[in-house]
Amino acid sequence: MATPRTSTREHILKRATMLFQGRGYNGFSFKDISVPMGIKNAAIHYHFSTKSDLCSAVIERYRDLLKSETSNFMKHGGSARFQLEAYLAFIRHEILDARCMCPLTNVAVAMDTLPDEIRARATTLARELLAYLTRVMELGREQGEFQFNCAAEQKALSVKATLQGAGQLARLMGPQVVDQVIDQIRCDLGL
Amino acid sequence: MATPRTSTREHILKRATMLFQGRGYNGFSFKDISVPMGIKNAAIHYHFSTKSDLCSAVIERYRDLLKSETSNFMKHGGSARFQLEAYLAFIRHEILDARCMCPLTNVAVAMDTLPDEIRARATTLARELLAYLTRVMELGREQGEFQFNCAAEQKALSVKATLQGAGQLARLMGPQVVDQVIDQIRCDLGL
DNA sequence: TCCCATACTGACTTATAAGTAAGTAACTAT
DNA sequence: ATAGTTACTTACTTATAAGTCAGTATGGGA
Repeated sequence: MATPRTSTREHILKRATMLFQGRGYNGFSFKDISVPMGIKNAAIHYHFSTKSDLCSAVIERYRDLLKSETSNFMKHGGSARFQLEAYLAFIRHEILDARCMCPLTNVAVAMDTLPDEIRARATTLARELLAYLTRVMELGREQGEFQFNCAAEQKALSVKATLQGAGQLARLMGPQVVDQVIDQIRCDLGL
Repeated sequence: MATPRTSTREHILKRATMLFQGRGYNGFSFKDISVPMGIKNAAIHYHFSTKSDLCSAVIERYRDLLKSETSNFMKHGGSARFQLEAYLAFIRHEILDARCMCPLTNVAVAMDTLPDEIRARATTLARELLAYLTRVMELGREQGEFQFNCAAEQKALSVKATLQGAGQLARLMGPQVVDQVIDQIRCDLGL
């Protein structure tokens, strides 16, 4: 054994991501990671000292992913419409292909049962994500692409809330819900 | 002991409702009900044979509550606007005062870890709730109160999704989110 | 007054959870 | 060659979960 694979840590993170975003913090155990990987629970503890640490890493990863993608879009001068569509496509893929929810959803529903660190990291992610979407909304309105007559922050909040709800309703009522709701978001922006 | 109180069952259901809607199926245990009530876990099992039964009862109650309220509104000939406001007020109260989510949210996030019965009951609730909101949207458009140019079903889906997301974002970003999002829903209906 | 159903308690079982500590195989640098 | 670091395994502990079952106190009806 111990053919030292630097990828074990990455594999653990990948599985933890699927489980955390797919079932929530209280909906999976270390076994759900270790058994399919053919390793022992203690191996997970070697890489991540606690479950809180592991899930914090999952949230940080999601944050990094979004950060790099969104800064890419902004650097390359994507229009607001383009940036919105990129985010919508990302969420659509998460829901339909990965069968995952945004970590914010899973943190929010189990809020009162979670370690402080997780709550703190999720709050940071929420602020950043909303700040980004707010900028996209502002930009879109300035450019004359989007139409809405309230604060950009409020519109961003509403879009984000709608997408989170879409993931949940899709699980109960079928995948077609996602495209219907996304279409409605466009529609409500005058697209 | 055994001062036979027919209300024990109701007390259990009330606490289970708070816990299930507040933390999700995997976020509470029988202890969270029995200890504050000063009873034993076995007392819960006397009234509800399994956790699945207990949570099914919680969902059924929620369904009954909505059913009676909505049929009241329709009987008393409430306008679509009035019916929408009643539902918005109900959700607002659940989020801000009871700190609860719609059962659909909690079922959806933990979907893969739940007993079939719970999933089935939640699916039924989802269909009924969406059917009701769809009728309200249709009525509102016919009466000239609401403005939107897509299928009423799609609009209802979008409203419901948005409200579910609002409850989650409120936990992460503060209670003011709820009124902002609700306001945006009105706005997107031309109100 | 005895009986029986109701509404529990007490004591238990079985399963599973997160986490820990000591030991070990393999690679790495000296 | 060997000492140290990395990446684990084995075996364990402690806590908590849902669920079971035999027993018991209480009140109502024949």
